[in-house]
Amino acid sequence: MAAARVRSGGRPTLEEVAARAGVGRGTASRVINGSPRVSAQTREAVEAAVAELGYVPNRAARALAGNRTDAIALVVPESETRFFAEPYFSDIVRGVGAALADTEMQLLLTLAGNDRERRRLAQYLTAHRVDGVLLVSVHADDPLPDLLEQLGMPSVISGRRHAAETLPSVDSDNFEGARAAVDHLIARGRRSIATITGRLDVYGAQRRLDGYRKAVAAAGLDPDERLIAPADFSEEGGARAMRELLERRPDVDAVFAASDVMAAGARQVLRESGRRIPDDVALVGFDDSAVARHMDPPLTSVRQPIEEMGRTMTRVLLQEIANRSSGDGTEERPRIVLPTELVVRESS
Amino acid sequence: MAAARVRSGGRPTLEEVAARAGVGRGTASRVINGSPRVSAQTREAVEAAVAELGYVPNRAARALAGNRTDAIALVVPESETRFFAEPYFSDIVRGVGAALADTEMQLLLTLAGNDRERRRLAQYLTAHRVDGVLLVSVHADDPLPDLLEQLGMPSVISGRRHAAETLPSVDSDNFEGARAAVDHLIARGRRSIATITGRLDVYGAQRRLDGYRKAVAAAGLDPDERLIAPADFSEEGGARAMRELLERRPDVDAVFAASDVMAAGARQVLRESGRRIPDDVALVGFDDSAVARHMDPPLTSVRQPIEEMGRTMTRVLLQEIANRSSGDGTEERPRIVLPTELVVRESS
DNA sequence: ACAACTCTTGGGAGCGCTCCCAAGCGTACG
DNA sequence: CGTACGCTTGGGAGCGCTCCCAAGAGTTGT
Repeated sequence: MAAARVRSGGRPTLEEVAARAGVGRGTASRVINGSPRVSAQTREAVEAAVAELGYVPNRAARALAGNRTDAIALVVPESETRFFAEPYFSDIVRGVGAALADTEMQLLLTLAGNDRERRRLAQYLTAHRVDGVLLVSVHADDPLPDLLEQLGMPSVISGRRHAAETLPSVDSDNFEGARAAVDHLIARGRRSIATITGRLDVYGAQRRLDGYRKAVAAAGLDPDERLIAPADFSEEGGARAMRELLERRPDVDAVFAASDVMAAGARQVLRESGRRIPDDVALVGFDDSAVARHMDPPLTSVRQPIEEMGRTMTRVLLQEIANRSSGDGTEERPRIVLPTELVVRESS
Repeated sequence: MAAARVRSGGRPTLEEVAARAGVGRGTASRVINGSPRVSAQTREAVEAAVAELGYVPNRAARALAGNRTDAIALVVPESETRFFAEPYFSDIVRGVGAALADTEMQLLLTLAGNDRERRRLAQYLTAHRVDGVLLVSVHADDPLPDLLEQLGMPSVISGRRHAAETLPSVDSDNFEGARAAVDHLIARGRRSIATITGRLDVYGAQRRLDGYRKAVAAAGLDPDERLIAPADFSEEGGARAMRELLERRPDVDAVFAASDVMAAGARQVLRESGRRIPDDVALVGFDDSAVARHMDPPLTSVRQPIEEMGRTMTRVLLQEIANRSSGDGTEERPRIVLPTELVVRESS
């Protein structure tokens, strides 16, 4: 009746490890979870048993009993095809992966493009199927961040939605990056410096424009609004903006595009207008993507530390999760800004 | 004593749904899992309760009780930086995401670069923390696929390790793609057509070379081995190979590079040697990446249906998982080959 | 009218783990 | 020498769900 249940196949359980080590289940659990309240001798015995049996804890059981999942989600707005075109995504993932490498945390990838997927996502979160969320490339009007905040779900956002971002955030220094780019053009002797902006409802795009303005003003150049052409981060948008600029100010001698892709569009138009780069018009982009390296001429661009951002976001998130569970009420929301770097190539 | 336990906060459980619907836990479970053995009336009642309570099943509990995880892993060899540089990864992910959209399956992203991570990975699998695995960009000598096969873990591999791939696989038609590229060069009147290959221990690279050879032979051209330069998929390797080619056969009038990145390296060398593209030497790449579109001149390239591959891999995997659990012993290993497409631009 | 079936249904028995309480032991202190 | 505490330890009580068995209700056939 009370015969020991002998499990022949299958994965070993905590119970079996405990039996093998000659201790109780609770003690084995303590060792495996690194509790200090275990004698050295017992610890060794359990560790030996774990090694011999090749024990690996059952995640589902852990999650169920411990009311946590040991998993975080990376939420990617799939609709952002632009976003995907860059190595951005890969770099972020690499950074996240690196930061997670020493952890037991799993990385869940969630594409939230259409409404259908967003609904699923909301359910994930509602059901607490992850311990935290990394939000990447979120637009200002996205309801998700607020939803997460309401739910009290630890989250970190890449970039910001606006100046008063309430979520913990990790951003690159768009302002300084843009300023450095324009300063560089000024140092090269350019005087009529135009800019092609991204969608200005994206905070980063706004900041790049601010940086441009600041640099222009600081140099005492003419802050002609006709030198500012709004676009949408697309190649076609960049081309269109460049055409407008040439029409309004044919004397333009430098262009700072708020993305490499837009710069590529601008380059095309400049070429067609018979202008040489950089001889007639210097061109600088933003992102330092593959497009920049392979452009002809190679494009000077502002590099963002994407992988570093991924790593930092993850670290911040893990910290948030730890705070949350330890009931640490310190309500400081980290807002980290990472420096950018100007990579000078032949286009300027 | 037997007072109903009233749970005020927290997420609703199956038990609560059942109570609300006035049925038993088992019945509620049946409805939620779509069992047909429930009366229409009961089903409605339960569904109403689910809606009212906003019930979402607890994944961990499900996994624990059902001995499955409803999650699949996408295993990416992080060391493949080349791989990451392309939009390849993004496209695969998008395809996988699309195929998973109608499913309850979660996508786990696993970077398996160094040994440390591979060990973790082996543990994941050992502990059956996923229902299936998608392997992407695997080298011939990677031990992982065999390990998975031994463990009986449903898996699908992108590409193949060799001609006798044993795992279910989804590949693009490298052979036909290469042949089409070379045929196109021949149709353009080129006679001395060289090729720059990828690492030939990668099956796909070998197949592209085969396709090249086939096309050259079919056209009755001189199959001079000196027109074949091995490289390693890198830009620098492409440049080196191009130098060799020019040295051995200065009369070369076309080059088929087995990747866009290598083509970029070749282009550089061709330019430096004073040759014009395509006037003196036509150039064709493979992958149809961003590099191809932004090269000067824009590069003719062979497009692989990457997103489609991701979608197909996922479908195949889901099927494998279903077969496995239904005990369906049909041991046919799907091997799918998707067609490529030649995108003609100005370089040829 | 009764036996034999079929269709539904309820709920017990776990899944493997964490949490936590109480018990066992050893030691320091009055 | 007795009592109080601190450190370890064992194991019960769930976590929420699926599986499955047995019971109840309704049908059909003879």
